[in-house]
Amino acid sequence: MNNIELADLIYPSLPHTPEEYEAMYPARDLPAGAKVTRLGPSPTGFIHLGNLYGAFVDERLAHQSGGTFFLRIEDTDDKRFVENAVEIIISSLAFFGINFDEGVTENGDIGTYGDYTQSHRGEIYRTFAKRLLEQGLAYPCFLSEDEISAIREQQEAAKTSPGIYAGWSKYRDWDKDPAVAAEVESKIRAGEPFVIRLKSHGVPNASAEETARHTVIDAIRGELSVPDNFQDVVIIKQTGIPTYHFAHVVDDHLMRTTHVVRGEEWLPSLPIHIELFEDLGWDLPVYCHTAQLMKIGEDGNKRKLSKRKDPELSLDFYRSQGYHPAAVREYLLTILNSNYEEWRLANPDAPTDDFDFTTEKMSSSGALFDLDKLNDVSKSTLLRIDAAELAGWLRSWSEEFAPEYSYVFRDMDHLAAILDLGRHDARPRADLVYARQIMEYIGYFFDEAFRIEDEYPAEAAADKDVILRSYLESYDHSDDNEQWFGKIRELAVDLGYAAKPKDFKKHPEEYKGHVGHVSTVIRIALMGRATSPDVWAIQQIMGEQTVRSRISAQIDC
RNA sequence: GGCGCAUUGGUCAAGAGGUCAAGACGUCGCCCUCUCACGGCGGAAUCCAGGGUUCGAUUCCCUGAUGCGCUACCA
Repeated sequence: MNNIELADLIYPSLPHTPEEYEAMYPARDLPAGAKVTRLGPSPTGFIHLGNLYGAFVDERLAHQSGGTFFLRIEDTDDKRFVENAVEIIISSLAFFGINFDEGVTENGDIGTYGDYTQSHRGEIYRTFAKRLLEQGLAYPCFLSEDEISAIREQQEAAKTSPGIYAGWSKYRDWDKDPAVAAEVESKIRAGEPFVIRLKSHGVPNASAEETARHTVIDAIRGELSVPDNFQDVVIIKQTGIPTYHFAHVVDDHLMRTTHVVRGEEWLPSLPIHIELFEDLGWDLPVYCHTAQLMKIGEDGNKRKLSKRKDPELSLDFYRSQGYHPAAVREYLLTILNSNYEEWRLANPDAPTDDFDFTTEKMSSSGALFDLDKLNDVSKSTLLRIDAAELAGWLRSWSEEFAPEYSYVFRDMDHLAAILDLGRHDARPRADLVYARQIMEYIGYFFDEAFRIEDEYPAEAAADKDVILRSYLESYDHSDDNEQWFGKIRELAVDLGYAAKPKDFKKHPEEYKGHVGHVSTVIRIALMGRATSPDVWAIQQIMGEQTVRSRISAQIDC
């Protein structure tokens, strides 16, 4: 039995040849420099900030260059499949503005380079595995789990590299020993399970000097010196499904991906991929190995974002807290490209897509997620969103995540006016951060949420009723801001308070307090809080009736 | 254990063999001010360690430390 016969025995009938697949998926007709990128999530139904981070890189690279960005579902791990996962992935990404040109959608595949779901591509993988078998570049391996762990123990005892490679699986050189060849043949005919392994041409356990190396240019990290692979990695599992390594190489070649963006955890397996591309006679894509997003763990150390331990870093966290997608996008861009903030400062109103994103400006060390920074970015991002639009967005957020706030949305014009408070001043207020915070922040406008939260200031507490009563008497809703505050000042002076805080600071013994203490009494009666935006502006939005009733309610006698 | 990647203030970071080592967030103080926010000004705070190379190294090289990752028929 020779290689060809073995390959035929394993895969007797396949509908197409490798050459036919090459012809079916020809080089893409795209303008020069156009990049083709892809996102290949596993359908676990869970997508976190780190995934989004990578997805932005893919998206920007493709769309900035007039290329194509497609979605491929990498479901080669049958144990991890979650129902509806694909829908969740697509909708989560779409929510944050990540849209695909091609690949899997809710309504089937789009594009001519599919199928875009790996579990549907079995014949394709088998076709190329067969080619490798024919060329003696792969072999069927019948080692059982027990045998493999026995090998591992031996290797550990001998302090040599673990794994299956030259010298460890007798099936590797089946054709050198007629007995093994016969065994292989009969086992295949008997239908015994086996995997297909790459027959690596690398030299096992070579010294550093002897190890052949490949120079690869990583678009983020620059020149990489990659050692030769020598591991006979599994390319087709017992189930007939390919491993990530093989699926990556076959798919990204056939789908004509030009740039492979993936996490740095893939760096160690790059040698395998290089060998596979070489064996199949294909060109390497441009690799972009991104740094991992980290967070501070309970032990105070940096660690990679984890799906299990960091549910607050799942995209759902941001959605349920009500972070605006534009803010998350803006934040991610600031950590993705070190010159983004600078650009944003110079172009405060430009659409984010105008920014010239480059992989060279990406950091190769992992960044710590920084909620303070997100909040800061969010404030200025929200400032750029029209109040009516913001109100609508808040309503849909509330419907999905916080129906208890439905009272906020009874009058959308009223809400827009509230949100716009102080936003168009020469120095606009930046109070709004995320939906939950906004609900709390504007709560006092609504009787459902209004309550007295703060203490009346000690300096004026004794005069509270007097102040409120006189305020009510002199109140004229049609006063402008200046007239209104003039009256407060008058009232303060009449009662023995300084007209200006500075006067009080200079001669505290001469006054009970200053005008600020008096206005705080009014502020608390109206808003329940000692701090708020401009009282006059708030009153104009609240309406005279509410103003009068709230003040009256706070007069005890 | 082996291998890979990384290492500039609390965080994100720019940076070049000679710089007063940018900037942003946070923090502290002051100013503006009826409170808060905004804004302005200012402060504290950084080149992981040790060896080389060099007139000079945070920058180049080596070693180590630390962190992260990989070492699956997971991705």
